Amino acid sequence: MAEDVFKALADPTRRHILDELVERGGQTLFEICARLVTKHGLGLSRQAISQHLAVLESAGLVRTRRQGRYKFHDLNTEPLERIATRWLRPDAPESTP
Amino acid sequence: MAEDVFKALADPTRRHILDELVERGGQTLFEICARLVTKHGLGLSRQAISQHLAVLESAGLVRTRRQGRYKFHDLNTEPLERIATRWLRPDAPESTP
DNA sequence: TTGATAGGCAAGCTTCCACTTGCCTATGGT
DNA sequence: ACCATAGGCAAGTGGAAGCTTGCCTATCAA
Repeated sequence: MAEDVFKALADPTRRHILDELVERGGQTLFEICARLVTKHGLGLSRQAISQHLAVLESAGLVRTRRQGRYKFHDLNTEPLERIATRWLRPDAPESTP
Repeated sequence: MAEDVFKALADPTRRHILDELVERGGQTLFEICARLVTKHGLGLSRQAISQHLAVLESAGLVRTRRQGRYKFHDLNTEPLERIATRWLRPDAPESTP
């Protein structure tokens, strides 16, 4: 849903996660936690990041794949490619609520 | 500044306001209120819309001009043109001014 | 001047969101 | 088997966001 994409992008922590995944795909939850601390100075709990990842995944911005006890996260830019052009083309046949 | 753009776009009512301003620029607050009711079925108070417009304006998405007792609102798409390309690859088929 | 229109300011309420805490399951190494 | 690692579930909390209500100012027409 495009609705969820906007809400997912509203939080600065989630945008930092996307920045991290764009720089290096296929990271686990613990890797993302560690990199958010060292590179962005964000000292959040593991659960907080996990919940943020759940929001990003349900918005379609993050794809996950399980492998053993690891869960790898990858960025999916496909939902991003439409949302910004919604108000940029006045003559586009837009009908999304 | 870009932080405020994401937060401004997070609310569905504000996105409907942008839809309205893209369709017809230079509307007053009362016009926007009326059109949100008749076209989108949103029954909100005048103050609610006014506060939404303030958020959009402080995010740079709406420009206002006073004329007598009227205050006209216009869309400014300039902040939108960068936010979506933030996580897109450099080879994305997007116009980069 | 009077009254109607267009808009603003501020307090209060309610719901939602981000975050934490504690406990749980599952996988893998030794 | 044991234990550390990787992750999930659920309840609880603080604060921000959205909306309303009431009152106020400013502009224009009669």
